[in-house]
Amino acid sequence: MDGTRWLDGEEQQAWRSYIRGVRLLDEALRRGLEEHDLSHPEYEILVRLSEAPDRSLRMSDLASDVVNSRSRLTHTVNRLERAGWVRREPCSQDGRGVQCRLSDAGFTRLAEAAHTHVSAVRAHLLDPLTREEFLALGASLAKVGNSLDPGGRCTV
Amino acid sequence: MDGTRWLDGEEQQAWRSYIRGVRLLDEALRRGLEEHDLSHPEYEILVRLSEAPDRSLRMSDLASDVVNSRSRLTHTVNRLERAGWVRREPCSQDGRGVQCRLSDAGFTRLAEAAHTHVSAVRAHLLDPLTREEFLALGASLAKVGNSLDPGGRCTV
DNA sequence: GCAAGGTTGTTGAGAGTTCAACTGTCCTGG
DNA sequence: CCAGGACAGTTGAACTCTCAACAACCTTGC
Repeated sequence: MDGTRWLDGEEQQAWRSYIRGVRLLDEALRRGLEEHDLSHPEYEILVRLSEAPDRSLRMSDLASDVVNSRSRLTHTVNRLERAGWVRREPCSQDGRGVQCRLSDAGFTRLAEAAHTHVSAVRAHLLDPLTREEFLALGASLAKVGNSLDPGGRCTV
Repeated sequence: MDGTRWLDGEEQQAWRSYIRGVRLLDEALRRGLEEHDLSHPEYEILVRLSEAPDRSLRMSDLASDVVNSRSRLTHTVNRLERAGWVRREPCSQDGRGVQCRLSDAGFTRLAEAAHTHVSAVRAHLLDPLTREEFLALGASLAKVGNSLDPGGRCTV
């Protein structure tokens, strides 16, 4: 008895298209950002910080926002701090905590990178699809994400 | 004048759901495969080989099948060969070429891993969606992939 | 034939990621 | 008030990926 339910032909094809599309898109966006000396994870961190009050977030809040492990975030923030885009500050509320703050230089860098990045997202993801298709894509992946991490507090 | 067309609210939300969903799914599948000592890229390579005539493919064909750079494929195949799942053979047609062949041990390993992997794909991606949603997701990402790499020969 | 240029695959260094172990701080029950 | 456990963040080693440089081979045009 083989209890595994395999994918039928259409499902198989859809799954492979998914893998391929995601991989190619990721690659394209990576290339777009590297002109600005940013990786995609780094870029997302800067975005989240730029939207936060005071442009500053606790490390673990930041980690869960961008779905990173805390370890990975530490390493990435080290690089961003070395580059001067970000500063670490002690957290007044909690002696264990660390606030990560976007520097002015980081904000400027982000603003520069955002133009090319958004254009790339549009060109490679939005333009090939109708608006409805794109919104449906987002809605489906939202379901997937929520089923994997209902509270949105997962740090991977 | 700012020529960049930014994303509107709904688009923004869809884009973030996309990133989050993809990241969480990837993570979940990675954890599923690691019980079998395989990474997702390694698994895909074994799948492609298992479907090829003679369970054997040229390195560059394999690279484009799984959307890997040739360099990356070389490194990954090194690991697979070290583990004994795969063997390299000279290519009779082309002195530059290398055939990569799935070993019996590799086939067995793949068969074991496939059960848990397919179950994980089903549980995390298919089950949260209706069949229509899932097929639409595949179709959309197929468009995205084809627009980025029309011929399907891209090796990244 | 054979030189020039393209293709195939590998290499090694550097950048990025993961995991487990660790430090230091907070919280709770007795 | 303090012991035990939970939580926040960091570290370093092992591993993976990227990029540029390279060696080997094929192909084309003369």
